[in-house]
Amino acid sequence: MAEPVAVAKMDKIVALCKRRGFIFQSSEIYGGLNGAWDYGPLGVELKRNLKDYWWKCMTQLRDDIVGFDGSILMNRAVWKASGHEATFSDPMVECLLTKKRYRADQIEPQSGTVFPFEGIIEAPGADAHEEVKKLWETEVGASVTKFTVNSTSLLSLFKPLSFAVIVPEGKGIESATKIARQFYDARGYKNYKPVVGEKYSELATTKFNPENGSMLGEPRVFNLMLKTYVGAVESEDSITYLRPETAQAMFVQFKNVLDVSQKKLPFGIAQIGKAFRNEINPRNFTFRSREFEQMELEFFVKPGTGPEWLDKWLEERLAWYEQVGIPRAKIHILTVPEKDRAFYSQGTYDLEYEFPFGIQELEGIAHRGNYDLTQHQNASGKPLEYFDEETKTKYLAEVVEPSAGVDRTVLAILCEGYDEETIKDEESGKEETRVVLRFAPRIAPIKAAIFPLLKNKPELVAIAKDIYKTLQPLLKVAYADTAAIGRRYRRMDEVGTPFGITIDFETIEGTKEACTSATGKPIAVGEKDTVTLRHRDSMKQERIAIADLPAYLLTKVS
RNA sequence: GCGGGCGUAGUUCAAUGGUAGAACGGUAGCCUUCCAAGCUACACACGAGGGUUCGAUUCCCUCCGCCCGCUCCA
Repeated sequence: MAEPVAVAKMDKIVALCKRRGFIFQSSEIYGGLNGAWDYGPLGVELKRNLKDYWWKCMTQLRDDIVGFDGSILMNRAVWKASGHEATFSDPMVECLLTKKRYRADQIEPQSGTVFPFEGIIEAPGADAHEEVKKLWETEVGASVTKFTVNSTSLLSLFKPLSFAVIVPEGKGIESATKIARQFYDARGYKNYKPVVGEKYSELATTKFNPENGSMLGEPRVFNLMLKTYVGAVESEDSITYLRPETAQAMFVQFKNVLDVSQKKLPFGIAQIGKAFRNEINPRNFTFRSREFEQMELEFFVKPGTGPEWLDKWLEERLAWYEQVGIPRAKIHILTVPEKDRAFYSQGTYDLEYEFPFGIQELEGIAHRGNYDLTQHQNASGKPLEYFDEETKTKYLAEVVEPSAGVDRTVLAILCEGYDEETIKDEESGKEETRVVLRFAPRIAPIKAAIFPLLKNKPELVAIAKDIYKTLQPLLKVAYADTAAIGRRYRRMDEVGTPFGITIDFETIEGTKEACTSATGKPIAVGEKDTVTLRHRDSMKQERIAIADLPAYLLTKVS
């Protein structure tokens, strides 16, 4: 899956993100925090542009969706009703032989005979730890407080290690010994033996792995929601959770939103916000984080129309990704099979992107039926039904939910945009690498950079600053006058700025050759007040009248 | 959570039981008429804590973080 080349690419992207201020590790000066990331000056612009565009597409360009911003903290009852409290904390058990982990509630009960074993590594004395410690200090000349071997306390190796195997009724100790041998061999135990006379029968036990009969470890609870306390006093009564998804507030407030927005079904509620999950294993840069941001739409439809809306939203969302620079060809549409779907789902599409570290989910589009409204109506005792004026009937709406990960999409955009080009200098023949982020202009953090060709020519600087000030209220622009012009172009390539605007001598002295401007208008010889417009992707340059810049740029970045 | 690998400027890499160098990058100045030019100066690192030692970036332990493979994933 993760080829060395892909790993190298990912490392470069991570380094670029830090170097140019897109993404930093959270709490970095304290050694970081697993699964949390900060967005720097450019990252926050990129992320904000992405969210703003989603928000605009949902709530401004459509008549059938309204916006919403729910709180992160909600009454604990919400999480009981939604099913999160019950299903978002899984007791897991580990097979002691294979180290594989299983959900404790999914272990198949089995019956048979249990053979306990005991193993020891020959103990050198009553207090082995002290002896080894003394030996170590004499031989190595360093003092130690505690020994570990692969995170196992050395001392524990001198304690008898218990193990047990279950075998079906009728099978003997031979098959149990086979498993036990594997167990003890893996741990370097030379001496182990069955506990004499201690075999016993078990009926429908879940303490052993059905696949191999090996004893399972103690169940451990994995809390996938982050627990917190509301109020200054920590008590059982004040427990709630940081929301693991933004969706629930929209379901819970369905009635209020409906009452105030004069909407009829089908209509949607859109929200962008943070969510929190205690991911067991955060990994792949920002991809799997414990704190992350979602863009969620709950689109409520008439009963029975969920499937067709599911397909409509699939198309809508694919088109949207194209508009932010992720081509359709790079998105894999996974029709989630029923056995893999969440229990409430009546149909789910996963939109997956080809990240360097593998094909991974960006967005899930789920037909949740009326599960959520049903749960909250029952739990709260408040009616959440919709009154259909046409048919004069009351019913619970079904919902189709396109739920996108903001951070994941930002990461996909960074991966998709990252490019390295080998450039050959025509004069010297030297080859060099150009790093460029080919962002779609509408989400680029900086839309255009304004450069005076030379900074020690006041007449160029004055015009450049003037253009900068003119454009600044209209769109995010940068001004740079340090270093040679080529270097300034490359710096801007590296952060994905689509346009460079250079004020040169032709700006004040008049154009030397007649040409066609970027807007298509002709530019005559001697025409003043034009500038060089340099394009990020092609590095091509053309001229454009200063007066045409605002309109031209706004068209290109909208 | 398990197994393996790793941790020295922003990046890539050195050196060392006596508190660290370079290149590129960055900042400032000079210079420069369109793609990382040149000159000068400056700033910036041993992930954290503990132990051994006269002295630790170096040896030992622990923790944290990153990468890879499992596992997990509403």
